Amino acid sequence: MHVDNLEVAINAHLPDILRRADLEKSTVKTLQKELESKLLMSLDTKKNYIRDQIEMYLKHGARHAFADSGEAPEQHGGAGKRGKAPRKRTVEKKKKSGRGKTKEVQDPTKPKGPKGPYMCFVGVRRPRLKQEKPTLSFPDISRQLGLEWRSMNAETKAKYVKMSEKDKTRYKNELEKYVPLNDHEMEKLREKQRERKAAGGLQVMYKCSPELAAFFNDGTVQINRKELTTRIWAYFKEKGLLDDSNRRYVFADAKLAAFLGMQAGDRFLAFTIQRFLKPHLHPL
DNA sequence: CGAGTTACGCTTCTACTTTC
DNA sequence: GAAAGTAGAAGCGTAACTCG
Repeated sequence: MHVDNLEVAINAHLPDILRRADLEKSTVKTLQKELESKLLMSLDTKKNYIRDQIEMYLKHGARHAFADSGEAPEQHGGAGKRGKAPRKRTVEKKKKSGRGKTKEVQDPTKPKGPKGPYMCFVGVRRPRLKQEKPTLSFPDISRQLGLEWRSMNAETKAKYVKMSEKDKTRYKNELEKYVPLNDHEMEKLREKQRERKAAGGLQVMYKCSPELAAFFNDGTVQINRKELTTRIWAYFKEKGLLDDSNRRYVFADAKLAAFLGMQAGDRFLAFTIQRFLKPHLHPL
């Protein structure tokens, strides 16, 4: 892979900048700015490269990121999609916004922030572009919009600057009227969020197939997954179907075999019971 | 105590762009 | 970091129980 002089220059300065930088506060952009002041030139065309280098540095330390061989790291240069450093977030990974952690409830009545000129442009242009070229993916359209924006003359841009000014006023007005929700109301929102979570997949009620209803033989015609699992395991134990040599396995008795589509005496991994039960649960 | 298994609805994140 | 747009991927939550 070819490395141009610019990249060599970046490699020469970036390690030092990174060592001194406060990574809690720095962003790729602030680091790029610092580089630019060192090299006395714009590095806009190299921002992806810089981002990749910073990411390598954070991951593996300076040695890997700035290999002196003059060879660019493999990740850079081309279609590689994985492992990109975040564009605008602080360079140091955020600690608490991990995946799966439920996001803190936001006040839904809080005014949306003011849109800049570019966002106004995107708002107008994106739906049209999508209609013109329905096959373009979301990122494709974003790229195209960036391209159009950069090549737009000041006259056309002025329209969106005006829109942005208007939105600023909108924001100001809304902010003046805005009354933040009190603690009680916020707590109500949090409670709602918890409820939604608790009502997740396993709580959903299903209609039992006739075979499953016959298996229960107690008038049960609706059940959720949680209850079903409990009852099936109770049945395994009640009838002594668990394999004593490995109690993760179960032997089907005639009754089970009949509606699970196996032979009496078949041995199966108890955990996989869900797979056999699936055909017997019908959405309400 | 964690891994291993199953289902699937819900939530969160990612992809990308620029501006303020 | 939030603002717009959205499809699709990934992760969580849960029950059950055993084994290393």
